[in-house]
Amino acid sequence: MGKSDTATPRQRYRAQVRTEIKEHAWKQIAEAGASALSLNAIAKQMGVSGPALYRYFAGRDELITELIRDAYRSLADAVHAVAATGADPAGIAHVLREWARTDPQRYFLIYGTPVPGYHAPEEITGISQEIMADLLTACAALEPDAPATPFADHLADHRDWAGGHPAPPAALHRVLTFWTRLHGVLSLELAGHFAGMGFDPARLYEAEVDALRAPLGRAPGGLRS
Amino acid sequence: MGKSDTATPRQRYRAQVRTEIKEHAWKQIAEAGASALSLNAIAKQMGVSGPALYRYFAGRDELITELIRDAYRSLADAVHAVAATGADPAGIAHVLREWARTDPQRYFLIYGTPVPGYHAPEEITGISQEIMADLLTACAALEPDAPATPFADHLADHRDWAGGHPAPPAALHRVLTFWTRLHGVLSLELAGHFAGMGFDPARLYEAEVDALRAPLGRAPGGLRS
DNA sequence: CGTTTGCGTGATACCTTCTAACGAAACTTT
DNA sequence: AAAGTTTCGTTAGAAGGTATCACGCAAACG
Repeated sequence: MGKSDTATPRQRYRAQVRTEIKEHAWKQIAEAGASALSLNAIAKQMGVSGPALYRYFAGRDELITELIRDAYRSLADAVHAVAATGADPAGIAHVLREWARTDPQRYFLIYGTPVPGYHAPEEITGISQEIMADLLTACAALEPDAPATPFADHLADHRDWAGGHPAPPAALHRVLTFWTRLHGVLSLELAGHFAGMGFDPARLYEAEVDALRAPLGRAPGGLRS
Repeated sequence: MGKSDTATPRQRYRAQVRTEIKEHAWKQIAEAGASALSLNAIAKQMGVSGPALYRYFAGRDELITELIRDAYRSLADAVHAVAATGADPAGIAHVLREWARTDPQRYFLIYGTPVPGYHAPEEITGISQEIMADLLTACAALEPDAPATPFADHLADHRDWAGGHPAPPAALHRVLTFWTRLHGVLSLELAGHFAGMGFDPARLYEAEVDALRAPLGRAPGGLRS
């Protein structure tokens, strides 16, 4: 299956060990977070000596970078799978929550506390734009002639990040709002900030998904003017 | 001034060294994040031996816990200072953003990636409720007779976290939305996820603050029914 | 079947947190 | 003021982490 047939035995072995290392890494991350990831512990679990892993990853940082890349890839695939069925933003939102709750630490690897000085490789920003493209398509289809908000006007002049996607400014605004609002609920929920509060986070998430169906500007019945 | 006069010299000295340690800790956190905080490095900067710090903090965890507590305290004070002037939620939102941008790592210490297994001490949940109380008062005053949303009905049965505050269910919903939406924009901005995108994060934040003025339910002009 | 390539090892250097034992300084009590 | 007690800072060391190095050996290749 795939290109593993054409590769040399050395390459096949190398790839297999690399994925095995990453599997153990994910297990550690899920249990104790990314900060507790230890090459030494992985080596011990695999029954090999510590320095052996340096044949496969230049160091802890490269391993984590690879894990981040895989996490982005997984999220992009999950989003694209549902977007390809013609799902609306609400459908994507539910897939996003499922994906995040499957492995909270994987979500935090992408959207969690950044390490000062770390810069994502070019490849990752590419995957990020894949996700944006699916979101833009879904949001543009939802309400083709939504009224342009003041912020949407600002976005009309700063739409480089959309990568040439033909979505109208209102859709750009909606995508960013989709992203920030759902991330707001999700990250606080996964971080346990709602823990002792009693209410059901799923309903708050649902309320925000519902709100995203409404037009984004100041609502007509709103306060002041 | 204060109680430092009544304390014994030993207690005064101890408190002074503790705050000095914490100042160096904040400097390190601001520069390299909480994960890079090193007791040894602090000791070196203070011109003192490593284990000396253990006279003042039981360990790295206790120091970080104390920093988290101070961060919460600082945020609660900032919010309360502006809330006491009768500011509306938008005013609090601006103070929140100022506070967060002053020291992003301090914000992430509170709302960033959680360490699995860590549980916040009782005192911190108390400070958290102080903030909630100010938010509830501001939101309840904004729109006293806002229509109750489905989620607000759910909150009416789960309002323990409000700590007996007399705010109506619609205000409870508004407070949670205030929290999650602003955190969504802020955390992504501070984490640098908007970095190469070109638009102005302040305007997105402002757009969300504006949206919080509108009623929370499905807007009348919304899609589907 | 020889050569080459690459893998895993132990030794080593340098970090980290944290404990233990000791000497000195400072505060308290007599 | 002198003696006693508490507390502080030190050095030494254990345990564990990242990462580099030289070495031996086995597997792949020609």
